[in-house]
Amino acid sequence: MDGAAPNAAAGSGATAETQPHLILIDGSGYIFRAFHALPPMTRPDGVPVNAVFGFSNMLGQFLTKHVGSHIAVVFDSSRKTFRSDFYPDYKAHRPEPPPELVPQFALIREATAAFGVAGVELDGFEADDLIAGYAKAFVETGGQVTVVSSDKDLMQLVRPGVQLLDPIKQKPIREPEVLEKFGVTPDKVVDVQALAGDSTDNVPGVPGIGIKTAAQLILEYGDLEGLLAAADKIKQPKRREALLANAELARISRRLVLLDENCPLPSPIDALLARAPEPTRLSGFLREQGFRSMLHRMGLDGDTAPESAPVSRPRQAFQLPGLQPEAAAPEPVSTEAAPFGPYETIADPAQLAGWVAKAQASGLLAIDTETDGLDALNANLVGISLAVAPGRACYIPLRHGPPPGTGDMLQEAPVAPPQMTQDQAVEALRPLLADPSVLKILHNAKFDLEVLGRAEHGALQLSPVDDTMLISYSMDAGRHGHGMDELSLRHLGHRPVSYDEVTGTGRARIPFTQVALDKATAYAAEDADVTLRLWQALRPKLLPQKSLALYEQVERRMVAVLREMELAGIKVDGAELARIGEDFTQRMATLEKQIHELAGKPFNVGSPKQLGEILFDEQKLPGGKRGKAGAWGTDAAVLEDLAARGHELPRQVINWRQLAKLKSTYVEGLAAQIDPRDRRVHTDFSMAITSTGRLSSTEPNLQNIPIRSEEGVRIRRAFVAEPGHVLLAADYSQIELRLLAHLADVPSLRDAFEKGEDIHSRTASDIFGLPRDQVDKEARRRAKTINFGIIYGMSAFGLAARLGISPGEARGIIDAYFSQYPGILEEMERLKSEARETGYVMTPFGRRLWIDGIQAKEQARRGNAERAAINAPFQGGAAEIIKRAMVRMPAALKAANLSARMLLQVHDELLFEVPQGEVTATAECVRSVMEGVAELRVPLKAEIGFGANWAEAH
DNA sequence: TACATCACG
DNA sequence: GACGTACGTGATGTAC
Repeated sequence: MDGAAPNAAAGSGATAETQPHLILIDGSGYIFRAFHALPPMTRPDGVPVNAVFGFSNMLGQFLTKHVGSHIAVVFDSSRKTFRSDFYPDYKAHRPEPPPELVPQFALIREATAAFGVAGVELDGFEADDLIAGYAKAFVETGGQVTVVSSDKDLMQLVRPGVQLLDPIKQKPIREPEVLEKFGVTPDKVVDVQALAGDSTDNVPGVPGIGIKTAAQLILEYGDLEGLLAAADKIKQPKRREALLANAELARISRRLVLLDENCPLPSPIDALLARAPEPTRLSGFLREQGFRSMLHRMGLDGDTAPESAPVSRPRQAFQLPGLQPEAAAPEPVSTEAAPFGPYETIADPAQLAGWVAKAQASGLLAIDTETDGLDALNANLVGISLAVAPGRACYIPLRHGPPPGTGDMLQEAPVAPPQMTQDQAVEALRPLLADPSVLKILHNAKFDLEVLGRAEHGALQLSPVDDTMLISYSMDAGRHGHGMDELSLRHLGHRPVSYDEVTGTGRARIPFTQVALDKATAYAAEDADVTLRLWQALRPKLLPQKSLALYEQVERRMVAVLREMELAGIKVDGAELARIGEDFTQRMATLEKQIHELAGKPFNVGSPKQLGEILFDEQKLPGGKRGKAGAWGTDAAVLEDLAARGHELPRQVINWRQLAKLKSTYVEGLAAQIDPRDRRVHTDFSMAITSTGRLSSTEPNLQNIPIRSEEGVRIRRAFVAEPGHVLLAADYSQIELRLLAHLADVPSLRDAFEKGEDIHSRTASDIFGLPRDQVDKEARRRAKTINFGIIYGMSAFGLAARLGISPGEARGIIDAYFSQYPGILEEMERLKSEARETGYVMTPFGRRLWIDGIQAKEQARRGNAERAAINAPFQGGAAEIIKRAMVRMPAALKAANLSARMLLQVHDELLFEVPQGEVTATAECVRSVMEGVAELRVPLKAEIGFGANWAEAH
């Protein structure tokens, strides 16, 4: 805080009074610093404000120290700039701003205005261009300019009358500083940058040339064109070749870095005149944000009404110089929350425009869609609800018809309620939904994105998006469900109107299109309201719960990936299914006849109850056990046991059941799911169902398509590639056992994986004390059973049952296993006690998996929970690994210029549809993504196959 | 709607 | 000494 006031520094004796002085603040730089320097802070209503706070503080501090005749904060406009027109990659790999920052952009513009400072931005131009434009114009009128920024791209502007001010070091940057940084005078900076490039902005430059070399060349040849003209005379062969080969790239680079000082100026210079902030406006703004300490510091808190301070969650102590975060305050004391309703019904575009403006201003928008079905690829859009703040929500009906029973039976035709057309709503919403400065919040975003993205619904695209279901799942998997109603009750203490309440149930149920608008609004708008409030309640918990990275990097990114997969679907040969079905039908009929003869009477083979009575009551076969309901158990293990004793009836029932299962579920069930438009089946992946972090798949479930039996393989063959394509399957090999070797750090298992040896043979050798080359099939089979059993928390009893040996023998094997691999025993115990003490276990990548029942008094229930606790990190860790591969896959394929589509995920397998000519390259790309996705103590391995159908691809 | 069964990893 | 006995899913048919 020395006296490096720009007016004194720039004006060489001149004062602010005598010479015009324009201060241009680089808004993005301020925002970025403020956001990253401060811990998360939220207003009492949950809106994040740490960047707003930091920005306001920095701007306020600046104004107290520096005086200029003119001042403006210059912002980047959200849209693309003219640079991407001639070089699409420019700044293309910039990550989206973090979701907590998104709603703050609008508030920061408000803050600027509240401080009485002009805010300047222009579509199609970067802040740097506007800064260049204003600087040039101002200098031409004889004024001085100070640009508050440390961005090196702005150094090209330094000249007599124009200087930069480093906002962190409070140090002016003039010609000597530029010379030090670039090795050339400011007027040559762009030529140096053209050669050196800039990886963060994707400015290519000339490969192999950095700033030092570039400066040397420019000093020698004057400028870029001079250098390129003389390039063939350069002595160093590498440098010469690089320059000759990349001359055009260098010219493009120069255009990219050269600021457009002739850009249009959105406000006249007079509009940038410095003026004192209007106290009521400033205090109003600060009070709205809850910035009490700042109000106080500025002496603006004289007669303020009591209000609550923002909730601050300082995580690590960090302060900007002269900038104090607000004191930590307790959770907002339940100031009476906004009521849930009444909500507004929107019938015309003018009304909607008001809501769009509100969302634009707040930067936050919760959205929910109402449809006439749960199948996102087929359901029709019935209405859209929006929420912009707690309690402020509306419903836009689009396809509501007359409610039932309206209209006169005799004459009057039933009348649909007033509503705007879908086109009107879609066009009003489209810019808002795409606006990168407005965060869209949804619950189960994948569904709404699929519905709104369909062409017949206007092909709406939403970005950026947060998903409250996934936020909840990231922290609380296994703890409870993640449906909106359940979360509302749990976190907001509010039971929303249920769907059944508005549509009725059973025979009396009416389609949502016929629900009267007042009821529909009460239901639909409330869902958007609840979604917004859930976001406010849950989103701030991600960081302290250490689940933020998982949510941001995995779950949030999975939405788009799964959406593409569901949309793609997989082709199923319906004619082949029909042939299989006929064959099964015939064979079942034959079997049924035999079974009835063996039973001595006809009965329903599909009825376990009737079968049990025949087997155990009538025929008195041994080994019958009754289940919960008192019925005889007749599952495959029981029947298999009887069959092994030579009984024919159970054998044939086993065969019949296999065919019945395949026929009903996979032949008929699947055929019914083929979409006639593309002859493909489109599953719905559920992202927040499992207790371990796995996906699940429904309608149809494409994660349990048969493969293990010969008959099953026939069904899998009906999953085919389009003509000219193949299916490519990539499986993680032994992923859970690799995680076991990693987590328990087992030297022998690590060694086996490292060397690519058969892991079960290694285990057999270790626990049975056999030399590696003397492990026979039976020993390997036993070792395999125990290896998998371990991951499932199996007991000696269970192992005995599986291996058909006595519990004593099984105990001996388990003892040998744990004495060979003591790290595994330790890890099992550690997981049980972690679950007991905390209620959860962690996956290797930081997902918290809650274990239900771990504290139960009933031994059986607790035993179940302990086994779940042992299994969860392995199953969950594997799920994490494949999800990470999936979120990386689309970009990797694109970068390799491959057009393969990812179709399915089956827990440790990814299935792709690949153009025939790209198979080898795709296999390599997929392998490298899958194997490179995590660094464990053992290597990851992906096994890849391909073929005309899914069976062949294995 | 509950249960049993069985398809997958 | 008894208890129960390998984790995680979803779809189907029967019986109530």
